[in-house]
Amino acid sequence: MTTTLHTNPDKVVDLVFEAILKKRLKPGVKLSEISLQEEFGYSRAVVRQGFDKLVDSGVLIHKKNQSVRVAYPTKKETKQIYEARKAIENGVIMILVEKHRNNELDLSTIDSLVIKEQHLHENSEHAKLTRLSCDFHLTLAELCDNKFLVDSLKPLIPLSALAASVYADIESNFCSFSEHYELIEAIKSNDPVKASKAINTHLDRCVESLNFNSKAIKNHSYSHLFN
Amino acid sequence: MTTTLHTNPDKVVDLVFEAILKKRLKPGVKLSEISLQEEFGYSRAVVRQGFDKLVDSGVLIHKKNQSVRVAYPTKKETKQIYEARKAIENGVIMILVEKHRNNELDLSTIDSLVIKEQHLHENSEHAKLTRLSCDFHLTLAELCDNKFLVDSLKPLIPLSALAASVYADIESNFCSFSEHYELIEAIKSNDPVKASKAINTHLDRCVESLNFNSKAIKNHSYSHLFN
DNA sequence: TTTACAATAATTGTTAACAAAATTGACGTC
DNA sequence: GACGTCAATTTTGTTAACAATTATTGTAAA
Repeated sequence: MTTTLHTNPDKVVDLVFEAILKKRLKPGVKLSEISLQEEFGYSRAVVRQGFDKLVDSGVLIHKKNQSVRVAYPTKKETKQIYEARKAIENGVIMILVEKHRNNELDLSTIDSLVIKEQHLHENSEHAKLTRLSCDFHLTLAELCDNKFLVDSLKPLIPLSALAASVYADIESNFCSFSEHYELIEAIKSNDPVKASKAINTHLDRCVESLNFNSKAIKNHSYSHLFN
Repeated sequence: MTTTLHTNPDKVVDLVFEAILKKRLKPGVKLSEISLQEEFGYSRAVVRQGFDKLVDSGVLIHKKNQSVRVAYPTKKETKQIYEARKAIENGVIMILVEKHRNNELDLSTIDSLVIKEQHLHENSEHAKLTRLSCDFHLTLAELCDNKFLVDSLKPLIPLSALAASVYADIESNFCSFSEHYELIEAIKSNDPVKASKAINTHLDRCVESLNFNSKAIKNHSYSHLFN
């Protein structure tokens, strides 16, 4: 294997996204440019570019002359995040129902994804389950074949995960797989009203399951947090 | 007035956005880092950061080792842009109806905006009208008090303007002010179904008014295009 | 006149160095 | 022992220089 130099800021973005979804990066944690430079092959400029993108999407917070920090969503922001998700994902579901009605939709990938979720649920592998449920929502958006919609939703997923890190008491059935199943069934029934209700109640329940009497988060180190 | 140094990449973003909305920057036009550096007080690094953001949002296109270009939306992309807008703006309208029903919504700014549109329409000042109609849609989003929704919609507005530059035969009533008026009335009637239909038909008509038997765009110079 | 190729110029990509600010830790005082 | 001050260190902000690539211009041959 060649020692490929990393020159793509998007790789930094993906790395941070993945670390957040896997709960290795917690809200409030500091990330210095140099640390990523040293741990991986990235130059400082590339790390900066990646951080800039993450700051733009709200996943990282940047105050002048200070290290960036992983966002720590407030109660208000958490509700805004899910409000925005409801708007976007409602649109996603409407498009998918329309596509399914016209026989233009291949649901095989999402079907197998839900089956995987069920397996993880039965074996109570909660960590992997939360990771996969994020994929579920993003995969639905990708099925629309609309990069603008996907780009709109993308940053909201890690933000949701961060909100869960702060406010979820228990990781289990925070984002219920059975509701995912019902959502797919609604799409298959070609019923836009039913499908719209399914996504709305699902996202509402995600917020309702949160406990906003927050607790502090302690872990502020970040070596070996990735990968 | 002090000769303030410009160190904020967001100013570059705003500058390009504004130039596109005012139709001074046309699709396909090249933008070199040095030109903006020299015409304004920006350092090259700051220009680069601004360009990176614009590339992320799809407003600029960047091929390696080449100058960035203003996006030239294809027919497919144009439809995607409006599809995404329908999703997001439907959410916006639903939130506003709910807010209005609870007497939590101040529509005075948007009311006066529509009145301004009517004046420009009567005086047939088409250029200023298209500029203002963009503000209309963004202002609605801002009334939701949800930065994530606003950030999702923001890049889609200049992209819509670029699509209009490419495919609109006549600038006039491309984004009809009377439909804006009807939309506000729908919100005031506290009727979500009516409001949803209003925004959907409005955005659908924007696309329908376009002519996808495209023509070439010639102007590729950009001195004095801004401001 | 047109085409192909070579030389030049202009622009972007990348790295490094320095300046400015914030964080950390030690020291002394209360 | 707790608190605050000051110096040392670390980290970020900014600029500049160089390398690599592309675009342009000019020349010559078909």
